Order: sequence, then structure tokens, then C-alpha cells
Amino acid sequence: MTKGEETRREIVDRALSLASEVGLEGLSLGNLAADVKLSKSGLFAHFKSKEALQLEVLQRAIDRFVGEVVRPALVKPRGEPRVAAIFDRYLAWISGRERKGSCLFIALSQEYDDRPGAVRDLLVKSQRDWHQTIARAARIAIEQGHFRADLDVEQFAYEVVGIGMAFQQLYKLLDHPKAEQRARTAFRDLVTRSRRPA
Amino acid sequence: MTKGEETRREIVDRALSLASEVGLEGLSLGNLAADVKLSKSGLFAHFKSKEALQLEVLQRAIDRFVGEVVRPALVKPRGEPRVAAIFDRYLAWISGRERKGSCLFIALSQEYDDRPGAVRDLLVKSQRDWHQTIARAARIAIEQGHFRADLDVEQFAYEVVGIGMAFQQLYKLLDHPKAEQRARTAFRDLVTRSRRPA
DNA sequence: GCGAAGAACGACCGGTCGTGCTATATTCCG
DNA sequence: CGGAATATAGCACGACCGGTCGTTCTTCGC
Repeated sequence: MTKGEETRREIVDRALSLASEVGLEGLSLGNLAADVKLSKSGLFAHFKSKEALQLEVLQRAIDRFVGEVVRPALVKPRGEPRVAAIFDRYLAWISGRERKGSCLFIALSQEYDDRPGAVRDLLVKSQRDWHQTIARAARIAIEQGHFRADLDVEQFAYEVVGIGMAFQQLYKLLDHPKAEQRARTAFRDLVTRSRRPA
Repeated sequence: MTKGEETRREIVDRALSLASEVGLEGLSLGNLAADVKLSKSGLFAHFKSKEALQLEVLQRAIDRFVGEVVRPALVKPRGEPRVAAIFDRYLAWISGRERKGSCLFIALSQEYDDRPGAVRDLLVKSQRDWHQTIARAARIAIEQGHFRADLDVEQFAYEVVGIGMAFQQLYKLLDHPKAEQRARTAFRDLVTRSRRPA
């Protein structure tokens, strides 16, 4: 890996961390440059525009999410265990980041819900993918006989996402001590009523 | 009402509308001034600082929310009907605003989850109040014999909020045609399993 | 080890930001 | 109606914004 590629990597890494705190629009090239100990122009030379940088940052976030949440769950046994693993990793992802900043995807969902552009497009795709990932895992759980055959798997995904979002608010904004408990209770309940009746 | 008070009112009104699109930090005095046909300094003279304006805007949003969501529900019969009315108004609040911008509270929850200050403090208070409002309505439903006696009303509130947040994402960002249906299904399900067993 | 390619720099552009200050226009009260 | 209080405008400020320039320093293939 050449020198330029390495710095570029560092920039995007640091930018991802910063963006978790101030969003992708709130990212400023000056601050970012100071953070990675580069001049603003030296940093900018790595990207054609701020939007290009934002896109790379979002893509990196997506890669991380897949690496930390989706892929580890795929090694779990098909069916309910995999669904549970997805949720578990999802919670860990949201509460992670050393208590600073929020889950980038949830934050960006607000930032870009009325701001058209390439960043929004990529965000929309990633979130649709995420819903589909959950739904697919649920469908497999049906096939395995763990979940009811008539379960609406997209409804299932919807509710999982809702549990995650409410968790982030309770945990990060409201600093509620029972935030995680609330989330786990809600999920346990959701799984229970998704199971095949005995 | 004096002239100044009226202008001030207009400013806050317009700022509230703008903030739904760009957030409270994204609000710029210049844009806002142009919007209400005032000079930037003329507008600024009404507030000691931008933060003071932001606080007033947030307070107005809270007042509106109470007026459009909470208070109308309070005239409904105690118990499940009131709970249902709260949810109904909540959905309408989120999907309202003429398809532009998002529910300010959900958006601000992301914007301020790691930005200390008076605005965050007020936001936190308003969101705690909101959770409490839902929980209280659920508690009344228990007293009325509509809901199970052992229902965890704060857990109930948590799940309602989650349904609302996921609805906003599906509706505004992902533009999903079944967004509202998903939300209503989730809520109906939640109410069903909260009811007193027959 | 040389020369080209790439990486980083500092200065600077036109703009916008929030926030003062001072002066003028408008409203309000007696 | 007049004068005090208030509302608005104009202007300037320092800081920061994303972005462009020409230049220098460093890496890297031959």
C-alpha cells in the first residue's frame, strides 16, 4: 500500500469517527485536517470534493457495519440463533463507539431525509439492504421451522429497527439506565410471538 | 399584542418550519431573516443569541406537539381509547408537515445526543415527558381494566416510541408505501398483547 | 541515485456564519 | 400631537466555510 493510500485511509477513518459526532454535513475539512495533522489543502487533494469524501466515509461505515454486525451473524446457525445474533450485534453497534456519538445510519436518516443527492441515495440503499438482511434471516428461521410460517418478515424487520432506534434515543440522549434492558425485553417479546406455536 | 411581539412570533414560526428541514444547528440567521423579510440584524435584535432563538423554537415545537398530539387525546375516554388516540395523533404528527422535513424531536435526538447545552437539556426534558405521557395513559388503561395489571407501562412507552421512529424512517427516508401500515400493525399487535386476558 | 510522479504545504479566493454597534424609522402612550 | 420606547436597518468585525492556486518536499520505479 502506497503512502497516499494509507493517509487517505487514515483520513476516512478519522472522518468516520468525527461524523458520528457531528454528522456528514457538520464535517468540516479544516477540523478534519487538523485532526489528522494535515493542511486543509493537503487533505483536500485526496478528494475531488467534499461530497466525494462524504460518500467514502459513508461507504466505510457500511463496510464496518457489515463486518461487525452482519458477517459475524452469518456464521451462526441458520434460523433463530442467527436472528438473535443479528440483534445482539446491532445493539452492540449502537451502544459502541465509546459512548461518543451515535449510530451513523440512524443519525443520517434524519440528516438526509429531505436532502437529495448521492449521499442520500447511498444511505437509502444501505438502509433498504439492512431491512432486507433482517427479513432474510427471519425467512430462514421460518424455513427452519423456528418461526411461524405466516410471519410477515418485513414487518419483523420493521420492528427490529424500531427497537434499535428507540434504544439509541434512550441510551444516548436520555441516558436511561434500563435502556438495554428495554431493548432486549422488546426483542425477546418479538421473537416469542414470532415463533411457531407448539 | 405589540408589533414586536407579533414579528417575534412570526420569526419563531418560520424558524420552526425551517428547523424541521435543516435542524436547529443548521438554522442560519441570514436565511431566516430573508424568509421573514427582515435584515439579519433586525431579526437578531429580537434575541440575545442564536441559542436563545433555538430554545424558543424548540419550546414552540413542544407547545405545538402538546396541542396537536397530547391534548386532543386527553379528551378521549380514559383507557385504551386514549392510548389509541395518542398513537394516532403521533403518527399524524410525524407524517404531517406537508411531506417536508421530519419530526423535529426525532431529528434533534440525533443532533443533540452528544452536544451539551440548554437546547439539549430542554430536548431531554421534553422527550422524558413524552415517554411519561404514554406510560401514564397506559397506566390508566390498566386501572380501567383494559390492559393487563402486570404490564410494564414504561416498556409500553418505549415500544410506542420505537414504532414511531421506524415509521419516520420508512416514510420519509425510504419512502415506503406500506410505512403507515407497518406502524399500525405493530401498534395493534402491541395493544393486543397488552390487553387483559379474557 | 536520478528523475518523474505523487503528496503536502501555505496563501488566498468569494461567501456565510453569528454577533456587535450606531443610526434611523416606526410604534405606542400620555 | 409629541416625546419616549421600541423596532428595524446598515455596516463592520472576526472566524470559518469549501475550494483553488503555485510551490516545495517526499516517495518510488528504473
